[in-house]
Amino acid sequence: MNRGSGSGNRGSGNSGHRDAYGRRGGVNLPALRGHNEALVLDLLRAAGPAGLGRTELAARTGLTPQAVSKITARLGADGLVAEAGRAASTGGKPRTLLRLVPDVRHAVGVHLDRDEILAVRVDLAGRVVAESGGPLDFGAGPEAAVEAVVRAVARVRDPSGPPLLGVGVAAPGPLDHRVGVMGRVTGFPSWKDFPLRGVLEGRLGLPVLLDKDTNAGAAAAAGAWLRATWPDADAGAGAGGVAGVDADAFAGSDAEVAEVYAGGGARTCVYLHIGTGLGAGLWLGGGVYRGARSAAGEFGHQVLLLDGPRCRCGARGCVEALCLDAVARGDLPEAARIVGEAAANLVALLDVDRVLLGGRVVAAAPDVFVAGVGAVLAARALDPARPVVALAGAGVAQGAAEMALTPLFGHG
Amino acid sequence: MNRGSGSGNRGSGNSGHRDAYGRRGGVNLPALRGHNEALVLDLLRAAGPAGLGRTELAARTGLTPQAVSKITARLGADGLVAEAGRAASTGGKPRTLLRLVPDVRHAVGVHLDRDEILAVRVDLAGRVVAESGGPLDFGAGPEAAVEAVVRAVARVRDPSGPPLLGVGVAAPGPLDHRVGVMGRVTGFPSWKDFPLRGVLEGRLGLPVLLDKDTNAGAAAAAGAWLRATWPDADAGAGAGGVAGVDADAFAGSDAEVAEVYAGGGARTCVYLHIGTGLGAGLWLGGGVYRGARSAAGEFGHQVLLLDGPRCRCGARGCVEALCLDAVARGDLPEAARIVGEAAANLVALLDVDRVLLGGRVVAAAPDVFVAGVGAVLAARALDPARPVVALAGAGVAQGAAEMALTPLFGHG
DNA sequence: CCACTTTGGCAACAGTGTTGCCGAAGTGCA
DNA sequence: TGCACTTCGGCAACACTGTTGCCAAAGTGG
Repeated sequence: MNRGSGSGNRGSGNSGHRDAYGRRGGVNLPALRGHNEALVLDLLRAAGPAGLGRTELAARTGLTPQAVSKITARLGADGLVAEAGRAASTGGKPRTLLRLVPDVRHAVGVHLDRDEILAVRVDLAGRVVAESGGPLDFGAGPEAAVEAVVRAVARVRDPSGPPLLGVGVAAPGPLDHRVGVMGRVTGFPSWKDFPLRGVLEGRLGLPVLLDKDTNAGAAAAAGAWLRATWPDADAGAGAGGVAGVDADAFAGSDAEVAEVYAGGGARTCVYLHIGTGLGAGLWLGGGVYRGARSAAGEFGHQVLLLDGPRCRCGARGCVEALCLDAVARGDLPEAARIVGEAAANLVALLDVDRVLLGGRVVAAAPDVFVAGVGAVLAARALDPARPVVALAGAGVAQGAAEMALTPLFGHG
Repeated sequence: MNRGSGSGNRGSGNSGHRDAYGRRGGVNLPALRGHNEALVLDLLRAAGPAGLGRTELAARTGLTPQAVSKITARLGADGLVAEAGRAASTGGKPRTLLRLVPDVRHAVGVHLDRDEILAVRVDLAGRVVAESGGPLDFGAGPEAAVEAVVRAVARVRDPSGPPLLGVGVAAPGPLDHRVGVMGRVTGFPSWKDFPLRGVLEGRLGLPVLLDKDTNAGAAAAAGAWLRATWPDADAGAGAGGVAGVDADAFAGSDAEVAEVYAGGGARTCVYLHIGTGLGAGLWLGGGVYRGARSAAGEFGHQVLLLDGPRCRCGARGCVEALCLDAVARGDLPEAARIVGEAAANLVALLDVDRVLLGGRVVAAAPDVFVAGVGAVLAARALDPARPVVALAGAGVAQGAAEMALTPLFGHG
């Protein structure tokens, strides 16, 4: 069972899941095994340090108890799973609790923004173990950025630490997630067609995943409940602490979560980015939804005011035009209300659980946006308790790391 | 291999797919086998009567040629697959083409509308083989409707025909697809909590699937390419012909379809229903997207005119209010333009390939709506060639039947 | 006519989850 | 304290999956 070298059996080969384009692949025995292992790991991760009994795992996965025993034995041999005491008896032999061991593998997430770069290293629970940021001139072109990424990854990397599963890189779109090639980023023509993923894989010697920053934000949003179930990593993460997604914001609904929750990807989340433009990342049905051409999430040019002022995209009354205009006027509450109405549209259309806000404009006045968007959502939602709005801080890099964990936990 | 009795091995048990709530189940050997068989059947269905070689099936599924041989041998023994001649040689032994035999299983779809009922029987290619419609008073309550469904199914059923896989029932929402129970249908309080699926299963002795009419419409939209690859069923389908989804509308883009297409569920489709209200059915990533609480597709109350006229839902400027107001004024082009703008929002957000229009209001002036919506989409789309707008005729019942074929072809 | 390519089946195989069985470890009642 | 009962969980045999290695069949092209 030599699987300690970082890139093990898991995740290689087709997994039987749908890919982002709706196509599905055939499944063979190794893929089946990987799928079921990922399922068990995902449930254990969601259960937190308290762990879960084999019987419960069997009930939740639909596998037989014997199969779960075999699977957990394999995972135990790999060091990924350990015993965590015994649960109270329910009339017979008490079940042995199993828990995920978060420290045996790590992953790195990099947020490549227009003027800064942030890299984080996370453990299997998604907790930030190390981080390092710095300025970046995105316009200086791909080669300089590659160097910056390599340096940033080197700073958070720990040669004596656990093996790294991979590196997730979140960059401004558009880009092609399948092949890892950048698209025509507005204002940065030198990036067009740059094969960022391939180049980085060559430089880093690790599997690299490239996706839009908004999608990484959505992944971070989806992982927020997860991080609420694990206590903070005690390892220091640099000065000032980590301004990640606020886990406490979700801690209140634990009971409800436990009822519905069946792994890290069970909920529907949306990440809304407000910066130089508006974008959305969609986490639907347990994974990032990218659409057939990686073009999903076009949020900024949703028309919200029929025949309104003309937007730079040519249409009239786009959210982006309305919102940024309000921002320019200094009327942040109005900007928040506008985004809120558009968000409420999206929530109604897709039956969304959680909305996360991020981006420069939001960061400048977080309370105004959280309150403003939340008010509109509460007014228009059928169930006033849903959806919860919260703030995404350094979440994008965390989400990128989360995506790098995909081979182990299966969704994405 | 006794599997001729209609409800065979396939489809029972968990399949390893994500369910509508993003949860995934464990996979065992029978499920794996069912998955791969469904995959092969789906590809063969998409290939049409021309068929596909084993080598090509292997390449597309990612399975080994030997596995494909075993699988197709099983399917052949069941009568689901037959040989269809030989392809031209590519330098060696010419490949034997295999094709789906559409007539060995049928399925029934029922559209339960507010004042009429339509039942269709389809073959495995989704072609309507028989249909029967009639008036219905939805307000007369569930019991009367059950009788109407039973009668309608009896009329399209053929005791001497191939076994029926199941019955799909499309009804006005809201309803809970998982348990098959009706919700609070506006204006029809007697339907609340009626377990329509269970009652019908008892009466019909067949597996029954209950879903919203809009979702069935989306399934019909997704199946439109499919039907374009199969010639019309020669069996007569009653007087006047069948006003199904217009397959020809999609026939033009066959080359593109062949390139991207990998089975019946590979595309992203949206069905927009304009009747007493506005609703949407979403076909995303190879299956109907229902959201965590079966509430996805709330299209009518997308706000399109910020601070516009108040809607009956309490919000201001909803598409539904604007559109139905324009209809009431007799200004159908304006109604179409309004729907078009909302549809364009949706297309941009979800990277949609095809939009289908249906419902009473559309049926009254189909050309106006297809042209009006199409114009807005063309103006706002990045690629003017996409998406295609077309009309859904009797498509909802066809879509319901399509959903009943799910156990065999895997997606949904 | 022959070398080569491609197709596709047969047999042996590795590895999955399942079944049947049994011991271990608790609870709860007499 | 003792005993029946419940529940947990591992061992061994099993059924069945797709895979590998091998080879015959059926074409092409010089």
